[in-house]
Amino acid sequence: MKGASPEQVEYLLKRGVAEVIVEEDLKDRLLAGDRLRLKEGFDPSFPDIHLGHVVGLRKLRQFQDLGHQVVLIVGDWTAQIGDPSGQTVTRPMLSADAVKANAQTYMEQFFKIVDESKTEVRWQSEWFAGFNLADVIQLTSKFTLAQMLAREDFNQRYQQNQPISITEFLYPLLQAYDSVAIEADVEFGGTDQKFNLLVGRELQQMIGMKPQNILTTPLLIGTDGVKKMSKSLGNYIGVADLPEEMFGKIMSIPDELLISYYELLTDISHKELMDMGLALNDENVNPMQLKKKLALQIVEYLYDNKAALDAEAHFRQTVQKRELPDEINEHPLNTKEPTLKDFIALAGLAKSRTEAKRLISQGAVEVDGQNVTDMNYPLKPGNIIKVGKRRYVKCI
RNA sequence: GGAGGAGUGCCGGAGCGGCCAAUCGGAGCAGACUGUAAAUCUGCCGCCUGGAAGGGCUACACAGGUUCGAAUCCUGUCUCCUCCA
Repeated sequence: MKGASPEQVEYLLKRGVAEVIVEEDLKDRLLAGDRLRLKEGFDPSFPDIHLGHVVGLRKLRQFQDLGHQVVLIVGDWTAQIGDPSGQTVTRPMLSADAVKANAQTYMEQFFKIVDESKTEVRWQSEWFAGFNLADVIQLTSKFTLAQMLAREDFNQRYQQNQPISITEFLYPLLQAYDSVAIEADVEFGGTDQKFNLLVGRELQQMIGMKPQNILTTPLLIGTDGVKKMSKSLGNYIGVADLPEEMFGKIMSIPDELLISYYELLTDISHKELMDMGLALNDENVNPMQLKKKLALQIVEYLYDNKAALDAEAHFRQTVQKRELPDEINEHPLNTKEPTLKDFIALAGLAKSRTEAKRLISQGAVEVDGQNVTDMNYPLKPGNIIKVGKRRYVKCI
């Protein structure tokens, strides 16, 4: 395999990368043209991919485009333990069928970004199903408590007298063993995975294998502008989100996030990034325009050009001009004296009638474009009800 | 095995016999503003009824009990945590 050019390597190891360990080694191998096995794992308890994951997956794809091989590991065993990164709550064990279904969902999204033809899919159960107690003891005996406590979140919890389950220590060990099993050359992950990735290196070394390099990618901040993007925090933009939805969510990110989103999720050049930074400080430039461009690029990347343009048009119409969307959900009127408050609750625009009444009294409800505060406003078929900024339902 | 502590609304966390559907913060929703950004201000934020005032119901781990009256006291159960071994 032909080696990569110094420029390519520079881009590969710098753009959208938090840290590379060991940088010199990986650089040399890329230049030399070694075909590398790139390890990426996922936990089938959480099958949905969001833009935060996309950062790393794009990096994988860049490596693939130079000829390297991705090995995707389905973490069907570690899923049962639960990654201790962050606050862990004991997770229910998934049935084999659920794991399979989740893996399927995950991969559909995964291959929107990663090249399937250069990907090998492996299941942890291939090597862990045959593990017995002796193997477990052997594996665990290689590590010490001190090593585990080197990890920041373990240490923190330990200091604060918070419980750490023994199985949580197993999580990084199993993940590390994966690296041994598939003979990984480079493992990818977010910066919060650093410890786990390093354990992989150590284990490989102990076993006499060349230790993998690791490449961590920065954590993308979610739509709230504060915390890392995550499904459980509800601040995520999903790869499987519909184009309009995706477009809208991207438009709602705080301006401060623009540059980092461009840097981590698009290929625009370093120079353009710098220019954009300047533009954002210019009074005459409306950041909304830059955000629209971003939304267009991302939707196009995950869908296609047409979907992106349609999503933008949809955004302009419903959000910016506050016009009616092309498609409005319909809900049948109740036969007997349908009143506004009942209908709103029944049509699912409010969780309960009490909430429906609250919304009406707060002036959040319009019928055919007219603000209505009468709870018992009589509805007729064809009326279009708007609740809040842009939730519509048509009576039929 | 022993000692002690804790379980409150979506989350955190007050309350510790009536004034408690429950202080406060966060999240969320709505309104104003606006670039569906951020920030800010205002209102709401268990369910049912009512235009509202009001009324009713269900709720403070679970099950009982004491009391005119319990999230608050007692008993039992479950769960979690800490310390000693």
